[in-house]
Amino acid sequence: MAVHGPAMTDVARLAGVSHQTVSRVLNGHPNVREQTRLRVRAAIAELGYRPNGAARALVTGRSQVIGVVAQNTTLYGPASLLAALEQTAAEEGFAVSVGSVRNLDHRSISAAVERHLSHRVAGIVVIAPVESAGEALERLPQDVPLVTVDGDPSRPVPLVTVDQVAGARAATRHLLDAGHRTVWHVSGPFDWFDSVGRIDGWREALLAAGVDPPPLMPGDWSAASGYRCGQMLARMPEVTAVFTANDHLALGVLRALHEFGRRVPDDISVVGFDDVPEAAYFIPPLTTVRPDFDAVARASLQMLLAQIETGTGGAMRQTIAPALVARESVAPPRR
Amino acid sequence: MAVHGPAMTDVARLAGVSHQTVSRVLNGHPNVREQTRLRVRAAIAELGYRPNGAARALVTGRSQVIGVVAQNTTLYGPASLLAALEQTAAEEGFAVSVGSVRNLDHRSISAAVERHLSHRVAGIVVIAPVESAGEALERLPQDVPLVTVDGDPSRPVPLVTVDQVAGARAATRHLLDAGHRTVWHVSGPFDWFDSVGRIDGWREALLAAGVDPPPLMPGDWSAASGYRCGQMLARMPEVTAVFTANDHLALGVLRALHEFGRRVPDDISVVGFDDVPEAAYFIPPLTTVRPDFDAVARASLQMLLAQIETGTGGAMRQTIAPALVARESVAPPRR
DNA sequence: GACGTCTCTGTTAACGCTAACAAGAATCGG
DNA sequence: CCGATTCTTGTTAGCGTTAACAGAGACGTC
Repeated sequence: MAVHGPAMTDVARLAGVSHQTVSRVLNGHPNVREQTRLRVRAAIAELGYRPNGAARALVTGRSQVIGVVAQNTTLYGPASLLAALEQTAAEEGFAVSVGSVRNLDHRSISAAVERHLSHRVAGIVVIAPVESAGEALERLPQDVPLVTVDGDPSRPVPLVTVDQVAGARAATRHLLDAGHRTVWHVSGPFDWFDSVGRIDGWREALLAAGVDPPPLMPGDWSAASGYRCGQMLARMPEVTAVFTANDHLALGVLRALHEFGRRVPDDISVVGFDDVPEAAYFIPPLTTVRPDFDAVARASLQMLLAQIETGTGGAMRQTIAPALVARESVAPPRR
Repeated sequence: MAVHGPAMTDVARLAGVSHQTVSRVLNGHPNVREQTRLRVRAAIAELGYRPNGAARALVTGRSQVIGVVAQNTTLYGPASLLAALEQTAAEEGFAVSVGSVRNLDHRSISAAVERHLSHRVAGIVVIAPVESAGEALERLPQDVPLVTVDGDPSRPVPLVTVDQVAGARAATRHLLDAGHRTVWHVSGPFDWFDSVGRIDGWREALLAAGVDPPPLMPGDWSAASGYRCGQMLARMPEVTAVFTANDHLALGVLRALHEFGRRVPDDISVVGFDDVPEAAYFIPPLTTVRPDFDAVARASLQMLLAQIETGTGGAMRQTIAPALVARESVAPPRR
């Protein structure tokens, strides 16, 4: 096993040139005679030669690999992001190496980044939606291209983020516009920036409408916690509109309301966040906010490549606006 | 930017030894005096030295990276598998490089594998649940450690797979045991082995009970297709029990049944497959079959590492049994 | 026709590490 | 206390690639 494939010299010998000429053909160097180029290409094809990335990385000091640090790649958001990132990176000729971590604390993040650095990745994308991750990033070596996704807006690190505030504002406005007097909110965990942003947007929209925000119901992204909050909401007759921080929470809320005989949207309207593919098939189909994960992935990769090429650090920042997707879970209050 | 970190020689100089001794310390070679080992470790720590994976890969011919080829890492199954794989690999000191592909055809798979090979990955895990992927794998270079997950059982390739047949049989049996005369099935796409296995298991269980299988309703994993099938099922008064090939299909079916006023489980019982985290919060909570993704990941990695270490190819094979999770979507027929 | 200036190709030297060998110091049996 | 083993360390030679330089023709210009 492990019969090593042909190396550049083998190709060179077959094509009757020096290995350096082969290298030039491979890297698209201009000054190679067309005829030579073809001979080399033929030799490459004949031998099934594949350049050795390790050797290249060694001499150039950079591999064609981008490291991604993420927490829970099972959740819909992170998973979509990762997939989109991988697609985009592949188009640019980069491979993606995942370093998922159990916790987004300083130690875990640093360890994951270390692992990536020791493989000499060209750059790192950190999907770091929580507070504690921020600190970890500040202590990192300054000389590696790095982009944060959904990270801490208050830190001077290149950042691409979904506009949580705008999305939450749109969701809340949508409910207010339908005629609801106020909107309740089932939030995500407080140490997630996504949660905080969505809470802010919800609060802003209410205040802008002259409404005093009702108490927050804290959840943890899971349908289970949505269900628990839903049980409380169902028992409060004055509740007519709920905005949940994601679709899974909404699912839990829907189920609780259903159990208590409160109909959606007749008695209570519900809006989620994320637009998971199943949201259209909840009972009833869920009105929700759809972040554009592809756009986020594209933006972060672009930002990262810019850093890799220019060598500039810079604290760039880009925000992707999400879109409201109206379905049947919202209706005017029955008065 | 890209200020190259210290190399092994720098550590050696600081510790007053040769670079080879540093290498020995790093690789846990036994014959190093304790005192020397400590001096070297101190120097490593002081300089913040990080071994260069590219150099190591170049000289050993193998990197500490495992390549994973998968299709749609947004789906719950593949995403969970990927995450579990990454966790397990990290524990063994391996990084995971993802090469997701849009289609699982010969060209795409080969291209993804090529990319991994050119990075000299230590081994490759292919999550190749469809027919067309099988061919691609047979034409691959023989000298690379490779494991297939949920691949073609009829090909002589190392394979780890969830026991789809057993899972489907259990689901169907569960419905029959509850007293249903027969069980309908909403399947996944026919070119997925997962689908085929689940269809087989369903059919087997019915035949074993002396029941003639009713016509199959073909779906495509999505809630949307489940919804379409559900609309048909809802109109057929004789239908009292449905087994769907995954939970998303079940969600679509539930919604359709709900719209047609057919209650679950009073009028119709439903069983899904996958046990997505939200399944417990469907309306009603979904009885389903839970494959153990962690076990699959562990088994495949173990198999891969065995190949890497021994250099043996061999057509090993391992099957992971799924477990039925009973919830409220199943009840006896009202007769 | 001599002299710069391109264009194309080859030669040599790293990159940072491990493997193979060599050699000095320490230990041990008799 | 000597030769044989064992432990510990150092030296040297690559791994396969790119970068830097050098050289050989071809071409144009004065």
